[in-house]
Amino acid sequence: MTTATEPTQAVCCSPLQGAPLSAEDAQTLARTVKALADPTRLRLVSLVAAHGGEACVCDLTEPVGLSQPTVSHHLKVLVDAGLMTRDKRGVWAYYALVPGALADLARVLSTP
Amino acid sequence: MTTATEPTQAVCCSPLQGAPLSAEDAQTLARTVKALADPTRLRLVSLVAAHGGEACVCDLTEPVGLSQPTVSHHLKVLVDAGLMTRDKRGVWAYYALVPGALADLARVLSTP
DNA sequence: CCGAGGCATCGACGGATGTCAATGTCCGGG
DNA sequence: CCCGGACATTGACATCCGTCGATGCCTCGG
Repeated sequence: MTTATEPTQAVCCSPLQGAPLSAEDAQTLARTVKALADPTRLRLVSLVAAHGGEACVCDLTEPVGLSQPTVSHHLKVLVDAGLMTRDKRGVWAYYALVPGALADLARVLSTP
Repeated sequence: MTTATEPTQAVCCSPLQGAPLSAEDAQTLARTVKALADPTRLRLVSLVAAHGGEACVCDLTEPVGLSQPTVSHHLKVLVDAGLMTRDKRGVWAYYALVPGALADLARVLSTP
C-alpha cells in the first residue's frame, strides 16, 4: 500500500474526555483534525458550504487567492480525510461536504 | 512583543458553514484547530480530562511515553491556544481543561 | 543554607507541510 | 480531428513542527 490516497473513514467513536485515548485512536483522530488545521482548508470548507454545498475548483481558486494546484492539493487533503467528496462531471470536478463528517468530529471533541 | 506566548482567547464566533470565512477568521480558527492537530496533544487533553480534570506534568510524561521537555512543550501549545490553564502550586504545575473551550470549538465546526 | 527534584527554556536536528511553476491527462466544442 | 480549457500530478523549495539532551529556575525539605 502506498502512503498516499486512502479515503479515510471519518471519525466514528473516540471518547476523548472520559477515558484516555489510545495511541492509535489519537493518531486516527489527529489525521482528521490535521485536515482542518489550515486556514486555507477551513476557508475551502466554508466556501463550499456557502456555495450551495457544492463547488468546482474554478469557483474556489479566486476567493482564496492561491494557485490552482495548491487549491487542488488542499481539496485532496480534505477528501482523503473523509470530510469532502469529489464528483467529476464533464470537465469540472465538484467538491461537496460529507454530510455528517463535521458533526461527528464536533461530537467527538466535546463529549458531553 | 515576542512571537511566543500570547494566551489566545478561545474561538468565539465563526459560522464556518453558512457564510464564507474571512482570511483573518480562518487564521484565528486554524490556530485553535492546529493545537489539537497532534496525536500527543489529543492524548494529553484526554489524559487530563480522565484524571479528574487536572494533572501535573509528572502524571503525563509516562503515559504518553515522551520526554518531559516535549510534554511541557505540548502543554504550552494547548495553554497558548486557550484550551488549557496552568496553575503552579508549590513544585508542581497543574494543567486543566478550560471548561467551554472544546465545546465552543465543536459548535463552530458543526454550525447547525 | 544547601541539595534535590519538578518544570520551563534553549539549541539543534530530521521530517512533515504549504506553495508554486511546469507538465500531464481528460473532456467537449468547432 | 484537433485544439482549448479544467483539473491532477510532479518536482523543487522554504518553512514549520515535533522531538530530544542539556541547562537554568524555583520551591520545598533537611
